[in-house]
Order: sequence, then C-alpha cells, then structure tokens
Amino acid sequence: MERQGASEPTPAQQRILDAAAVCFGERGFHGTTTRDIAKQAQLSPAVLYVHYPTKEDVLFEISRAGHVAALEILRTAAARGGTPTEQLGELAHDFALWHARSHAVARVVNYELGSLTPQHHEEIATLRRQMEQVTREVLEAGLVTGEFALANPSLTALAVLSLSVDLGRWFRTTGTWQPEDVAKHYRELAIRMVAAR
Amino acid sequence: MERQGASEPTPAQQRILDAAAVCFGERGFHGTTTRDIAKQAQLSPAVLYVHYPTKEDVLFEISRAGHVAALEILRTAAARGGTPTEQLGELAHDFALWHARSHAVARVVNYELGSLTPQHHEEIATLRRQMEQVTREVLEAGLVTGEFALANPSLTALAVLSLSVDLGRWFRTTGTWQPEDVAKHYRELAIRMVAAR
DNA sequence: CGTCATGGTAAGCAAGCGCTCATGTCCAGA
DNA sequence: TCTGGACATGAGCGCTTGCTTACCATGACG
Repeated sequence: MERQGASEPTPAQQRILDAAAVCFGERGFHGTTTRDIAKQAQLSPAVLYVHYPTKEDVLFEISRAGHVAALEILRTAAARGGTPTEQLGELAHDFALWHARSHAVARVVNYELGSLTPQHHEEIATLRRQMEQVTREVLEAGLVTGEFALANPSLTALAVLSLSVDLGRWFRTTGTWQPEDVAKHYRELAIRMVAAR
Repeated sequence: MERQGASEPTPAQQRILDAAAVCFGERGFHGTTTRDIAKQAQLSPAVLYVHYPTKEDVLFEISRAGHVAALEILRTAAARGGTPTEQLGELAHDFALWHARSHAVARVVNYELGSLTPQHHEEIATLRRQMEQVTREVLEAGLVTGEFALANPSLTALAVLSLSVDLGRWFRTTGTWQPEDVAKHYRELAIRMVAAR
C-alpha cells in the first residue's frame, strides 16, 4: 500500500531519521543542531542536506511517519475488539504500549508540532483529528450499547489519549516497569473511566 | 512565610518572568531568544541581564515558582477532603483547573525541565517527587478504607497526574470548554479510575 | 577504459545567538 | 546642590547556527 506524498526512505535517509529522532527526543527540535544529528548518525555535518532540504523537513518526516503509525495502531486495535469495552481496552493497551516502547519518537510526535511550518503542521493536525475521531467513535458505540456511561465523549476521548501521550514525558525503559506492565494497567484505567456501573 | 533560596521578585523581575513564561510556553526554551523575551516585556534586550545572570536562571525561576504553586495546590486540595474519595476528587479537580487556567506556565513547568542545569534540575525533581507522594498517599489511604481498588498505587498516581499535565499540551482557553468544565470532568474520571465497585 | 549517477565530505559564509560593557537616567539622602 | 546606588540602554563581541559550495570515492554500464 503506497503512502501519498512520501516515498519509502532509503537506508541512508533512515539512518538520518533515526539519529534525528533520538536528538529531537532528548533536547527538542530547537535544542538540536544539524551537527548533533550528523554526529549521532556518525556522518559528516553536510550529509543531512544531501537527503533533506532543511532541518524542519527532517522533523516533518519523523512526525508524519510517527503519526501514521500511531493512527494505524488505534484503528487496528479498535477493529480487533468485539464489544466497545473490548475495543477500548485494546485501543488503550496498544496505544500505551507504543508510547512506552517508542517514547523517544513519541516525544517528537507529541511535543514538537510547534516547530513545524504552518503547512506541515496542518497536515499533521489532520492525522491527529483522525486519532481523536477513532477513539470518540468507540466511546459513542459504548454509549449506544449501554456499556459506557459518560457525559462528554469528545473530552473523554482526549483524556483517554492523554494518559498514553504523557507516557512519552515520564516513561523510561530503564525504570521499574516494563512497557507491557504499563499497557496492561492503562487498559484497565481506560475501561474504568467510562464503564457504566 | 519565607521561601528558602529565593526572594520575592521585584515588579521589574516579575515583568521579565511573565514575558519569558509566555515565550517559553509558545516556542520552548531553546526556541526563545533573549531578544524575544525583552520584546514581549517591552524592554531593551540587555535588561534581562540586569536582573538575572543567564537565560537559564530565568527558566529556573519560572519552573521553581510553578512547581511550588502546583505542590501547594495538591496539598491544599487533599487536606480539604474528608474521605480519600473526596480528597482525590478535590486534588484532581484543582490540579486540572490550574493546568487549564495556567496552561502557558504549565507547559514550561512540565516540558522544559530538560533545559535546566543538572543542579537546578535536581532541585525541581525533589518538588516533583513530593507531588507524586501526595497523590500516592491519598490512593493508599483509600486502599486502607476499602474505598479504592487498584493494583499499583505508584503507577496510578502518575496516571492521575498525567491526565492534568497533558492539559498543558492541548488545552486552550479559546476552545469550546472552560477550565471549570474540564476540572469537573477530570474529578469524576480520577475517582472512576480507582473506585472499588 | 570512460562516463555518469549516487552518496559522501571539508571548508566556509551570512545571520543570529547569549551575553558584556561603557554610559546614561533617576531619585533618595546628606 | 552634590553624591551614590539602582535601574536601564545602545552598541557590539565572540561564537554557533542552518545551510551552501566545490569537490571526491565508488561502482554499474556502454
């Protein structure tokens, strides 16, 4: 399945993207120099501009690929569940798992949008609206079946996503908990947040 | 009540801190120049260095004051409630309210810690550990009374705080919901996350 | 062999950065 | 009136930044 507006990165490009994701995740877009990225990738400072026109384009490519992956995770997880309760559980579990495992990329995805150009930002915002929509639809389905009881599906959808998004801020794989531990816990929390008694 | 290690800012200092908080909140520490801060405060570029030795010291002062305020909010809210359920509700409500109302400062407080010097970072980390401790103790009190049922108080405390912290990322006062709306909703969500059935 | 596309580099430019310094203004107290 | 200290500023220094340019190594293909 071809993605529109973006070809698959070559090995050299992927190496730059990986290095940049690490740097952006640690120090942020503005805190990272093009020389930092080159050093992380063990290449010369000029090589970035052989493959990408600007530093911002590198950020955009990381952000775009990350958002496409995150949206796919949400859709696949929701489709796997039978009842809305199961759908929400899968969705919360997999979304948390991705944020815990890929917390470096997740930080770039969630916290560096402000450094994108207006055009790139709008393209990413479209993907984010779809992520919210997938979550909201699961909640609304649960309201129809009566499994869920909640006042504000839009706000609650944001809250469910917030739980996992914030993992990018504090979760580290060197800590006490493994990504799987957190994901299991967050599945329960999400269901509790919305379940009818 | 005197605070240790920091005197009250003069009016001129407060003006610089307010301007810097707006800039740091919008573009991040590294994305903000000292000239941006001066322009926002309607002062000359050099005035920053009359009152603070470095740009990082301005960030630290904003961060320190913000963390002291947030910790005070958590402690006051928890003390106000009678039962652990009421304590958690007050805590989640007030914490969310502060993050929604002061979302610009909240972004600096939660997302710019990495730009602090190691010494300053450690001082802030102490305050953050206290914030987690206050929350965890409320959860543990609810476990004792049997009002709450949950497997991992430490992780759940982080999750409760995460909900509000992430408001700084997406909440804007220009949107559909008022800070009070979100705070009321988040009070309910926090209680649902931990309540025994 | 010569040609050329691919993918890399060393050196450096113009602009912007954090920060400094000599100087000026204001006002309380002698 | 004179003096000293607090506060503020215009000009600019030394360095780093994103990015450019001219050039080079390699290997597929006629």
